[in-house]
Amino acid sequence: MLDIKLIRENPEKVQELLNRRSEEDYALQPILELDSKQRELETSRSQLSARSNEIGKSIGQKIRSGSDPKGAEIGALKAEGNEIKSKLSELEPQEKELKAQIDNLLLQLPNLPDESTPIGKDERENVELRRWGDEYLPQNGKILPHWDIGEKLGIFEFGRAVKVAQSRFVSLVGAGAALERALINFMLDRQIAAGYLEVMPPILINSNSLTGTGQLPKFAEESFKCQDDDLWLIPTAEVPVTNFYREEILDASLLPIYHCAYTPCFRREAGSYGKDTRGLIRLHQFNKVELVKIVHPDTSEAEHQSLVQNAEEILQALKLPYRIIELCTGDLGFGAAKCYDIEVWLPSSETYREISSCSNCKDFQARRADIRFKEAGKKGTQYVHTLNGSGLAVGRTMAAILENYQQPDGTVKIPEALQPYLKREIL
RNA sequence: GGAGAGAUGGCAGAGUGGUUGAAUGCGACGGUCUCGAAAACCGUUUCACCCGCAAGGGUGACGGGGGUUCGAAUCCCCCUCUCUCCGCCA
Repeated sequence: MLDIKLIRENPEKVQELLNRRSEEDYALQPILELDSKQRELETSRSQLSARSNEIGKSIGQKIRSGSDPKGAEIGALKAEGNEIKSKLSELEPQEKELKAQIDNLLLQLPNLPDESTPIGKDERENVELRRWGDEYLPQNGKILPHWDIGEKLGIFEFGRAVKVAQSRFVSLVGAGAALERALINFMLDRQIAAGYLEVMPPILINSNSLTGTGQLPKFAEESFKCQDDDLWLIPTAEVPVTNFYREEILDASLLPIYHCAYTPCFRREAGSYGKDTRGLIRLHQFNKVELVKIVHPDTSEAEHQSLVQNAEEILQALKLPYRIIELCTGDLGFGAAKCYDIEVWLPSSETYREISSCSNCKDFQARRADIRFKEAGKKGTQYVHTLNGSGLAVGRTMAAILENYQQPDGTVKIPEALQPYLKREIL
């Protein structure tokens, strides 16, 4: 959520930054108008309350000092009190309504892109920052897509998963399941060693949590909802883990907080019909190891860089070629101010595909979720900065291994670093 | 699912209609003392919003929402959550 004070005091700047995202009309004017009405009401309302408090106090004093509670003097005060009460009963609902409207509008606004985020319309204007692992690019000509090799090896089951669920679900079988498990453990161990505290959060979460990280109210159709409860399947562990600290005031000495979490993730993938219909790339359910950081605002830039590194290290350990993309303003996610994607090489389609997305949300989620910190000796509180990134998407990592480690005879080598986890060298 | 109990400041824990933003204790912070520390003593110690250049002033908040009243932490209603017992269950 954007700071209403910032919008109030600097509407042109806010407008300009929002416009960098897209040509959508972010109409700040209605917010400003509602805001000034609300403040007007608040001023008159609080003046009335002040008088009402005075009356209450003075009635109390008079009664205690012997005035007749049924007498004329107290009667007059009561009458005035009643008059104020009736005025307040008109003002209060109006003010409440205004606040709700303002809140509604604010919740719809995306984060401001960071000044350093490259300006661009869509993913075509993302900026490639660097590549890693060219020396590991597979050399042999014909590489089967991972779904074909997986099917040959008998490690996936698509048809039966569709039968028991729906399209865009998969079951891993035998070595496939073991490989998935091995990858999860491998990733977690690495991130724990890098200083992240592991969490296994709830996978069903309430609406407040989704609002806190920005998936609601705008993107309700992207998550699965349980009809009879205010509970949703998590689209990413970012949501429960960041919301761990919702409505808390943390002691500054606790920062930075680093968490990693393995969870399944559930996405409706509405609007992606016909895209990536085969394989492990785009599923309604997939596994992910997520990294979440809650940090002091002064350090969030550096924390962002190291977050990306932590995700990269997994690919480096697995010797999978990748590149780092800096998203342009037009491709930036709703809550992000700045975002780096890591894209892994998929030789069967000769493309780099997103395997991690590392965002700095700055204070945007912190405002929505009300996550603050207090520095000893300093008056008041400040909002933390929140960051998150995949470390990594497990299914896509498996796809990358199946393709990049494919051998001419149709077998797949297991990356060395993973062998101790899977306890075999070849699939 | 059935029956009961409860939700107060960082924590513990008073408060059942009138200067109660809230006693008391602990903790934390500052000071005195000390070579230093402990102890003791003194003091401080919530957050948000609004008005104001400022000094300052005001409002709101005792799980959440409504109601009664001139006045609610205190009374009434609804909701949420927690705990205990029974049932069920991985």
